[in-house]
Amino acid sequence: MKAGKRREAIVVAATECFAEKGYHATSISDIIDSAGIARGTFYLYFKSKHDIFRFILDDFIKHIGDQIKRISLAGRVSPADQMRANVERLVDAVLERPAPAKIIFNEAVGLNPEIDDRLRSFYGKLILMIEKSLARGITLKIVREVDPRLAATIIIGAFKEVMIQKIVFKQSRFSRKAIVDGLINVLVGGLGGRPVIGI
Amino acid sequence: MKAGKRREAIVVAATECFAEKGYHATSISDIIDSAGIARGTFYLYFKSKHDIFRFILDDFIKHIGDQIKRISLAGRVSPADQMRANVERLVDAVLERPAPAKIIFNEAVGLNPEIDDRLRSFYGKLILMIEKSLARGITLKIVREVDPRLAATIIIGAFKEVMIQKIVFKQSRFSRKAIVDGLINVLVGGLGGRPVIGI
Amino acid sequence: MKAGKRREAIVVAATECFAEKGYHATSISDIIDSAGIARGTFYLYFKSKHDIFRFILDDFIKHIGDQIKRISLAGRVSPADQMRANVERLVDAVLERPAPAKIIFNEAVGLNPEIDDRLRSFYGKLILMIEKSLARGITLKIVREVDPRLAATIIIGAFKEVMIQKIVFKQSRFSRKAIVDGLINVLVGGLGGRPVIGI
Amino acid sequence: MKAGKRREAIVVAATECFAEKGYHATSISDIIDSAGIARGTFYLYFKSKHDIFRFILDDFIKHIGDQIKRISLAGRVSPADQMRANVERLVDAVLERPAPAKIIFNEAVGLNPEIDDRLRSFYGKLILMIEKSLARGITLKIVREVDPRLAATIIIGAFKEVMIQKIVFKQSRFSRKAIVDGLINVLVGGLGGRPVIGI
DNA sequence: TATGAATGAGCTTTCATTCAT
DNA sequence: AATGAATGAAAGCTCATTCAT
Repeated sequence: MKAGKRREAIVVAATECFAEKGYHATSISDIIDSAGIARGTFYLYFKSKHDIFRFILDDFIKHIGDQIKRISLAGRVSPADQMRANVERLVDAVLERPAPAKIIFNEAVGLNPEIDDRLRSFYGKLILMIEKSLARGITLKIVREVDPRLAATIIIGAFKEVMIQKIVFKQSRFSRKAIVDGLINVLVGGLGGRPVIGI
Repeated sequence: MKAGKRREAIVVAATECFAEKGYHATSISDIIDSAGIARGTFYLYFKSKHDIFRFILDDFIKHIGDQIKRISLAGRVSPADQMRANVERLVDAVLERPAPAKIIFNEAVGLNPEIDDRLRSFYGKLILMIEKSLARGITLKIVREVDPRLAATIIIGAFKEVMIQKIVFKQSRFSRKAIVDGLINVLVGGLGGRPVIGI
Repeated sequence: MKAGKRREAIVVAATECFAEKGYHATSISDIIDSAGIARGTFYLYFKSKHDIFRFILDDFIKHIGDQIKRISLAGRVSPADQMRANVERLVDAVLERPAPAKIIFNEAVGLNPEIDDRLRSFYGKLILMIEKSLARGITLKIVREVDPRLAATIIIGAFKEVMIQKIVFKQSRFSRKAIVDGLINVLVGGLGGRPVIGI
Repeated sequence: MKAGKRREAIVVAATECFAEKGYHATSISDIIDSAGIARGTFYLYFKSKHDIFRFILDDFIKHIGDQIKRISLAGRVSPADQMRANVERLVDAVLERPAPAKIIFNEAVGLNPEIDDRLRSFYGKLILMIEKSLARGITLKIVREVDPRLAATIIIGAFKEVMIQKIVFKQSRFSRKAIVDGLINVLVGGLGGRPVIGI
């Protein structure tokens, strides 16, 4: 088998295992059984269990990051449409690769300082991006006056939880369109009726 | 030492350890060292590492659940104020016991099927409560027409993420008041300016 | 079993194994089988295979070092008799504990930098001791004019090899007395007849 | 590349590795990297790691053995000069090929029964040769009355240790001449002054 | 002759749990 | 109720060797 293919096969098998059982409960035996290779072969491609986990994480983090395009005020596409496109791409990225998404959303903290740092930095960057975007929106009066960091945190949290419900708990009611619409509707328009009184 | 006190001391020690290092990185040795007891003594009070983890989880879940009061339309307190009071109690409950909160928010899934189920059911119940509340609100026209389950999921996600940023990453900008105001502001009022154009 | 006794038993078993098969060929399984304990018990007393090996080494090195008494010119025992007593004590120390002696003489270099250093420093100190003793002897005209370091090296080598032949290859002809007499005879008196012509 | 040359190159690379890191710490990877060949190629020339080690050992043992010429009483060269020539050739043989010498002097016993036997037999033969030579010398009254086997052991030990100090620990004070003179001086003449009293 | 991906037995070490005291 | 020495299953990882190309 070609080396690239085999490596890919190991990654697929490992991703499946990690998604299903979590990092700790997944043993090298699980991965190699799932990939149909010998013990030593695994270590030909990855130098440790952490190594492959980190690889899967980094790979998916990069993929997710690539979906987010900076919103431009110059073009002929409205900022709202650009934002919707961002959300759509993100949702699609997660739905297309639910296994690594499951890993990244579930295996939060406590695995290992290095991986914790990676996740922390990933979410940190994401929040910062949104924070800046919101701050810009506030200046332009297209976003209400709120603490942009807090709002960014809320957005991330909302997105994460909705995706977890979808891919981990198989919440079938959440179709792609329902998710995108719901997230934008609630986060942009708010839950309050007219006039806002309470829940 | 009275049996109840000793048990309590073990729980406190274990909670501290789990919060600091996570479930897997915490060994029985860590717990008994921290509690100042002998190895065997631990097993007099809890039948396994999972057992005490589950206890801590259940205890905190119950505590959190107790904070949420059903919103009454009959009394003289407005629904909005009742909702705000709910949010305040929840934020306080987390801030007062950051250690178990850290555990519940971080050590999400993958530890063990039984614990996963517990968490799933906890969040499930929480979401259901909010979902029903929202559905009622929609009927009463004080909440906009949205998928109540999706909106409930968004609310939970937003709350979780904000609290994680606060207690895990020590985001000091998020004061109690800022958190409560921010959550209500964004989720009730939405981020959109007037008129809503986009971010 | 008392902790001290158990530790001692493990040391005895391990020493036996190391002496018989060498460091690398001895597995933890060999040691615990020989000691009649469980795998985990070994790690209760020593933190690694290296740890116990180092312990055995250090212990024996200390024991050997203790046998050598500085030769005094003041007392009523002649320097020659003091030297003979030193040699006797050394030979006895080795014969009484052939297993660790075997380890120290055979498992020379290449195990691990730390252990190499220990051995190097042990032999270094030994050679230095003898070197100084010889230098003193030369000043006092009771030792011939030779490079004291080279002579010390020769003495050590001779001693080591004789002991190896005795304990490793079971050269039964080398009795305690024969060894002591032989070493002193050859090294002090030389092999040359009268007059020295050659071999 | 010609087969003989390639084999030779592998031997050179392996000798270097073994000398530097010892048998166990040297992996097949080390050897093939150093020789610049592929994994499988190694096994075309040697059937195992032991095999090449044994080859290096045997080769050097033979080389060393070739340096020793039987001392003749008939010729016009004195026995003493013949002996000195033997020592000189031995020292030169070691100094010219320090790497295999390092291997043979350091990696004593415990690698593998077969290799142990080889070394044992090498030293055994060497000792026997010297033993016979000494016995003859004793009969001829040119060597003092000593146990010839013990004396031979002492000679070998002295030689080994001096060479180890020279090539392993780089004892620069030991020049070729110093080594030869020192060994002969001490072993033939003894360390004792005139009259012999002690150290 | 040459390659290097693949193999798998076997290693050291960890740690939740037990149980005799 | 309390102790802590003892247990042993199971983990991650290494590396000499094989074999299809």
